[in-house]
Amino acid sequence: MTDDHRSGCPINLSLEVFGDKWSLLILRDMIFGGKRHFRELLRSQEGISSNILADRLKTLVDIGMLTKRDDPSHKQKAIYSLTEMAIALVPIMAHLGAWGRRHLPVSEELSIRAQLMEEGGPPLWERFMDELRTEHLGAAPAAPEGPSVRETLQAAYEEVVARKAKERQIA
Amino acid sequence: MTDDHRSGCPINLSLEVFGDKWSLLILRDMIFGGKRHFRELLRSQEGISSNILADRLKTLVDIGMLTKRDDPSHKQKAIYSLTEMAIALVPIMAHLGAWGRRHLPVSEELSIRAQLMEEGGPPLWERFMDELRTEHLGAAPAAPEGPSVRETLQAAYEEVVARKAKERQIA
DNA sequence: GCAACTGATTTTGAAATGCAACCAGTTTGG
DNA sequence: CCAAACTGGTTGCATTTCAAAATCAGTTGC
Repeated sequence: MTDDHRSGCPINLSLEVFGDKWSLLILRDMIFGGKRHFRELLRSQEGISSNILADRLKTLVDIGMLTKRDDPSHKQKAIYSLTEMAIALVPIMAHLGAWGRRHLPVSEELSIRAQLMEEGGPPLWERFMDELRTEHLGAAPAAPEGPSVRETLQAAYEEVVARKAKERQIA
Repeated sequence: MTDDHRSGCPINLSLEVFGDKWSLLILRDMIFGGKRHFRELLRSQEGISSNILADRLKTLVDIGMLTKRDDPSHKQKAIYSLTEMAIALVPIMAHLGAWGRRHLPVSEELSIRAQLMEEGGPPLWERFMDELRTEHLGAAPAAPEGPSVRETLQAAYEEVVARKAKERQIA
């Protein structure tokens, strides 16, 4: 059932995993947004509906991209964690962001993260992946030099939002 | 109509372009298979059907990933060409292939290309992209040093196929 | 004990997909 | 010169998948 694939081509198999309009966005929100709970993920920019989210989360867990465990603080709350397989998507996300930023009508505030990821290049991606391993896999934290990559990206995002709000005020 | 997007996030916009199970496979066959005609693309590993292919080709042309022109040698033949936007996907293809090869049940013969792309790294990708620009955009050919990247990948693929055939014969 | 919150499921309709047959013009082989 | 094969598709229809809204039952805080 699960191994009923159209072909053994790596690109095809990758598409069978996230060749839809939502799976990668969920992973994006977990990676860049630090979201871990159903309700957090439900508040995506793009407005995913709850049935789709539930379905995709289940599929991603089945595939091995995510793990799910109970939140000790709430008997009905689940915490989703990235697996190494999902963390390994960071370079792909970075390239996708760079490509989209160059060729598609992106908005400034939502593409500042992509810009910083592009400028940071593989070294930044590696640092980010290490942080995600610490956060999601319980790996030993590397030497914490300054703010985390996610914090840096988030701060840049908020700065753009603030600047654009001020510009609107003046105009 | 065309600019009715869910959000201005570069990753989301990228998914709106090829967040389906076929678009990227068509581009894969054009990039790595050198396919330029409808009937060639119809013979994909995964068995795309003609209506889907026609629809995706039209969409990809509309988006600006492909251009279409008449084949002078045959009045009913159309030639599809990659645009720079599509050629710029080569690094993403390489990463996708590398990721799939590491985390999914790929077949050996269909992943040898991905392996070579991974080993070659960005320098090989750049050479490949230059070759594609020459082939599809009419760019001036760079100094042709030895066989093209696509030929090299194709030869490696055929070698694996031949080896596996021999192994089956012995076994 | 009640409102708000949890991760879903159900229902219903729309859209995408898959399959096979078909088409009209074009080229090719004998 | 004619039939067969080839060209890029189109059409109709059944099936599958996707998506939005409403709903749900258990949990928690107050």
